[in-house]
Amino acid sequence: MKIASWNVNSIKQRIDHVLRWLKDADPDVLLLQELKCIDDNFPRLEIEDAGYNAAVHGQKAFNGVAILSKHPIEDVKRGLPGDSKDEQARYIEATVNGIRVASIYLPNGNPAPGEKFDYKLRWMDRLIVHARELLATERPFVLGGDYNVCPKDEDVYDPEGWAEDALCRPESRAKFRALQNLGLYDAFRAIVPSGPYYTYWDYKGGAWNKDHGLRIDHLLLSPQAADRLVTCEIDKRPRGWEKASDHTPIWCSLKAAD
DNA sequence: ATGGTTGTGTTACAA
Repeated sequence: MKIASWNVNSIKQRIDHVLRWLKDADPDVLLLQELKCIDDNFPRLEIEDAGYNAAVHGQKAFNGVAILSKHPIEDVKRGLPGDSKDEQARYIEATVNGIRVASIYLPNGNPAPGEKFDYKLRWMDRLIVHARELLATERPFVLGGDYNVCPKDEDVYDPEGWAEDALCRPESRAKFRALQNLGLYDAFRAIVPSGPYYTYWDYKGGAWNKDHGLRIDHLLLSPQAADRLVTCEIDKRPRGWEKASDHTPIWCSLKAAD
């Protein structure tokens, strides 16, 4: 079971890349972020023609998340619990093949400090509460997406330059650790324990060509999912394609349950 | 080069 995540920065602009990558990488599940469209404008037919079902939680112009799956998508929940007034489309969760999966677009939080940073930290608190509830089920699950958190200095090309940014600030890293400390496993670091590996390169300043990147897209696994982890990779190729998203896909594979 | 890019949806804001 291959589960992937990709912030596509507008599904309308990136549909050809998504179809190309689905064909090439053949994941069972692809978690998408930053659709930047309402549900009605999601390119459902193209996705279905490629052999995937889709559960979408869209929003006009910004945010938007989706779960694509070759297998049936069951028990879909849209929105992160914990704040009925939060209308930003940043979370969708469903069951696929007996595994609970979530597509997460965590708030960027810049400029920090400020209102947006406060929203990010509150959103992370809600995610921690919800992850605790999911862990209590003792079932396999994968929380994948653009966390907008760079966990350690080794995950950013210029730690000093980024120290004050919302993606790298100690408050963001502390919340991310608190999430992991509940007992979640960073699939990538379970396979590749250290070293600089990135999932995002800014459009500005030729960051891609200079390899000025950050590791901010993550697949966090419950213990029951981690038991089944076989491998995890960042596929850098799509970042080099013409008219690329600023993020590239990350994927893991889980073996069948014992 | 006192900046840089991309996207949405109007010409400002988010990332």
